[in-house]
Amino acid sequence: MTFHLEIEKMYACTYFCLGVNKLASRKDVARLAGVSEATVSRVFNNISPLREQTKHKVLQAAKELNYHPNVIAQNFAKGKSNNIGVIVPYLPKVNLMSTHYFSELISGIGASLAELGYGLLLIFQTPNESKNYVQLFHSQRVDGCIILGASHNQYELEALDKLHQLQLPYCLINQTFSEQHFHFIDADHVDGSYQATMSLLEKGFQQILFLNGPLEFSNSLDRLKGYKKALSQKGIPFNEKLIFEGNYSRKSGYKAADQISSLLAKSKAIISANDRMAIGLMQRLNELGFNSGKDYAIIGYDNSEIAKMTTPSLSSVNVPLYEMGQLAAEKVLQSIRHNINEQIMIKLPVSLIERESSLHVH
Amino acid sequence: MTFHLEIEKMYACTYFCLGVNKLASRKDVARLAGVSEATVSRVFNNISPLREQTKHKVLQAAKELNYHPNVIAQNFAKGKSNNIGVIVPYLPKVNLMSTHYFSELISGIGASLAELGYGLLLIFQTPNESKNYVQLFHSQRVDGCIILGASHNQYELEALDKLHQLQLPYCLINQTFSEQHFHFIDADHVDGSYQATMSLLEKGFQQILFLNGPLEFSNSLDRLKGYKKALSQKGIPFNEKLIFEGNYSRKSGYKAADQISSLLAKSKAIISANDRMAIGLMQRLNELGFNSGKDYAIIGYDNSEIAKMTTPSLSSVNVPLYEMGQLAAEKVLQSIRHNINEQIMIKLPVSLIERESSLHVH
DNA sequence: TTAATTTTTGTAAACGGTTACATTTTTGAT
DNA sequence: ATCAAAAATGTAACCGTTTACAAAAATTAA
Repeated sequence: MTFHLEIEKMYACTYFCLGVNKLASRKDVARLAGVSEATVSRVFNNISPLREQTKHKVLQAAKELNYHPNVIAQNFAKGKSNNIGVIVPYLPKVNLMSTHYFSELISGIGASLAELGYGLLLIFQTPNESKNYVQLFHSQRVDGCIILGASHNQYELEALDKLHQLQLPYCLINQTFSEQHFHFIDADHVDGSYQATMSLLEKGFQQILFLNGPLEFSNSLDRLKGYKKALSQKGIPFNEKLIFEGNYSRKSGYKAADQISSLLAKSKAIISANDRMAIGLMQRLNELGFNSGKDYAIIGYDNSEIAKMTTPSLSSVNVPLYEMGQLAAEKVLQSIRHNINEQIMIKLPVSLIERESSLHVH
Repeated sequence: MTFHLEIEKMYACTYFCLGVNKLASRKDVARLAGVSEATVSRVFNNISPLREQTKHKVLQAAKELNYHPNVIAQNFAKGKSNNIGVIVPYLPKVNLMSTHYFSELISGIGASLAELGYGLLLIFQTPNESKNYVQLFHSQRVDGCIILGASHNQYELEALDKLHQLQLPYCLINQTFSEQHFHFIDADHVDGSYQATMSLLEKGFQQILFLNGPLEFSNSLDRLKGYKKALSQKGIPFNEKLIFEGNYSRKSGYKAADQISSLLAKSKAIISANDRMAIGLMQRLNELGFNSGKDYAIIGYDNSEIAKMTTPSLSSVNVPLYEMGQLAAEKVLQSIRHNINEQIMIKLPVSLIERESSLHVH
């Protein structure tokens, strides 16, 4: 008994001394524990029939050798990478990623993945370049993927179409290709801008200026739809001249201000398709002598951190980005684990958060 | 010849028809191309001596079978995961550090990794929990790692120490453990707050209020050091009573305002250890009747996006986060690829960006 | 005690590449 | 034409798991 223990220790020591750079493998554990390699495997995978004694022996040996199963080998044997790819658009030095938007989404995705032991492989993709999502799967780099910030162009469409044809587990976030049938999680942006518009209309504003984003994003189209819906519901005719387009950057809002300011005499309410443009707009309007929350009402979109930080604070439409990320991950994992392929097509509700910028005007 | 081609096509077709779910392996390509498996490997790895003709045959076959090397198998054979782990602190629903901060760093890291074909595995870590970075390596999940937002506690120290002892390739960003010798990339925060303080002193302000972050972050200590350095250089005695502490959140800045406002009669200049606290502070002070950029000067830190978005715009110390991320990744990859282990210990320069909040006061 | 079960453990074949070494083919010099 | 050297290709061991199947051990029932 004592002797046996001594041998074990000697073995462990020898091993440690000789193989400084080499990690202990399952084989070593098996030898030290005096069982077969399969048994070690069983212990670590908790596969049913196992004598308590054997289990203990193995775990003891594993501990002594500081053994950790080699994840690569495991994945290889199982033919799964155990990773989910998250594709984010990337342009060097232009920070698409830096918005509130991506951080929230990725946190949500990360939370769901971690729960089920999946890794999150962050993949930066240069926009407007030929894409090949399928290859990610073929090379088994990922078992599924989540695509953020897809835009509506030919390359994207083709790449997505292949992905879909082959029934690979994927999900888009925040981009709907209306004519297609891709899997997506989105927020109800029609309703978001409907709520914003309605809230202003009900405060008595008759003409509402709308600074939208580029129409290549389905989001922008949705927001326009909501805006129109509210108008028509109140019996107010749609006026093309009240619509402006930026590119979701602060600067584009700043630039739009000059045009917009000339209409502020008549229209004292503005909706912006995101917070950053709203802020640029407010800054320039301020320079031109118009004070938000006083001379005009304004509502942003996204409810990003900055909305609370402006003076006056900015009313905004809250989008449940974190939850969208979570949900996307859950859905993708579901279709991987249960090997099903049902259509993912979800729109989460949004809500208007009113702050000073739209509350006390007139 | 023609016959041979036909057979190839039949084979490809048969393969395709029978093995819908099965991907082509190297073996299949070898068979179709009529060469050995090793040769296929050579073609794909571009290993030197190869007849052009053979190469072509193989590539042709690969194309026909839509073959892509299995990355997991490759990694397994090489004993490398080909991934770098990026560890970010994570608390559900609480945004620990500004998103700006992480996005910039991660973009920088991603750019460097992508260049050398490494994957970025994003790993969320609950703070104040026992950590085991070494296991990431033992299980071969990553070949190296970069740790963001480490804090100065027992668990962290122990985990980092093991990592360092075993000479595993890692790098900390933005946290220096002065008494240790860990690998790190940081920005020169002593100089950053020195610059900020100096700029205010030279404008004639005598008493400068300082809203710092928690001292468990080396950053905060550094900033205090820079502040003191500037004072002593100007022969002004350090006054404990001018120092306040927040936790880097907007709210903590907001809260600090009440205390700070009572000193604003005498001291008309404030330095905040980050932009968010500066903004909270400005908001509350504004409510109390003090206007930044007019009644008092204020300088933030980080030069985040928001600094440009406030009114008046916020002076701030710019930190080259993107470059820090890039550099950290480069250094870690270097030590992996060349199997060296030299000390990483770099501080990048920062610079004060002056805006309205500190320019035209008195 | 023995046979039939059931439980536990061992054996060995995949998984899809890499790579050292052996072998064959080509090339060039004589 | 012959042979040596160089270039191209083939052979087979190995990486560390999983897992179907076989075998052994323990348990139960007769």
